[in-house]
Amino acid sequence: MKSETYRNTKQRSRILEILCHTDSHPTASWLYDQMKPEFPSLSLGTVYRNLGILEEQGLLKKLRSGSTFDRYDANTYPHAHFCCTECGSIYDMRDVEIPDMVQTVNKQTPHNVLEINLSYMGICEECLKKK
Amino acid sequence: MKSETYRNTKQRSRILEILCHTDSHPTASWLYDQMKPEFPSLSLGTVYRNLGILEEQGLLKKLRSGSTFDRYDANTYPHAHFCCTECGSIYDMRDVEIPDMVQTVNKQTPHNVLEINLSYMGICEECLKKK
DNA sequence: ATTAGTAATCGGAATGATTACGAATAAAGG
DNA sequence: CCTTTATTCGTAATCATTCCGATTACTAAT
Repeated sequence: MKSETYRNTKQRSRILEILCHTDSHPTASWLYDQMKPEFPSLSLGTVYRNLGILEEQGLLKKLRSGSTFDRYDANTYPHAHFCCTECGSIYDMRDVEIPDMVQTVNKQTPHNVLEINLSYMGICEECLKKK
Repeated sequence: MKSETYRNTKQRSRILEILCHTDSHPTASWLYDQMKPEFPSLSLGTVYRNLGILEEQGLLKKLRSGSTFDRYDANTYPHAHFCCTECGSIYDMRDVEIPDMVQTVNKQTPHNVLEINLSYMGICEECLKKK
């Protein structure tokens, strides 16, 4: 059902560019707001569709843990996240080697583990300061 | 804003009872369907509200990784999950000690890690058989 | 047991994120 | 420059979840 050939559009490449230059794991509507000045006729649906296509192409990952809305991460190397339950911000973490975990876990289950979602939930440094 | 005193209602205690007697991590609407015969006037909003109250009371956990809808788990001991990307089923895993991880990670970050969400994504044993 | 106070219920309407639609547009190859 | 069709835009639809107001039913105090 998915098409075989992708075309390069200004909108899609800008979405990826923005995602590659931030570590804040944006939402679709944040991306929409960022791009609206440059693309006055931009549609929110376009942002969502392109995020889906970029995920199909393996250029980004969709993050759904934490909030009621999705966030997107162009850092596709498997890594853990810290999600602040106060302010909703997400930080990258690099202290655990996910690929090693996948191997280890696969030896222990009858299922086929392909990837691991690991998020630390808690209160971030900034929110701790405010208390 | 949340009330201090909770009352015992048939609906709420049955929700918890069902959750305690299954390991399938049900959704709100599955619980609704299960209970509808016994409570013909049951409202879906009642299920959602009670799931929220039970979570407030620490009697269950909301699982949001994996699907676009929430699932609920009355096993409140920290444990990992396996989420099948084919059929959507969720299995409990016990091979990693989450509490130990929380301690370890807290020494490595300036944030305050309170809990860990760990899910293995992949294809479950049943779906593997069908291929 | 009765009553008063107020959580909790039900039903339906509202919300918010995401997806689907159809007509118009614009990449990309010939 | 044409043709093809993936992509866009705008809007409507979808889906899970939350909110609302009127009614019901726990619970503690009388």
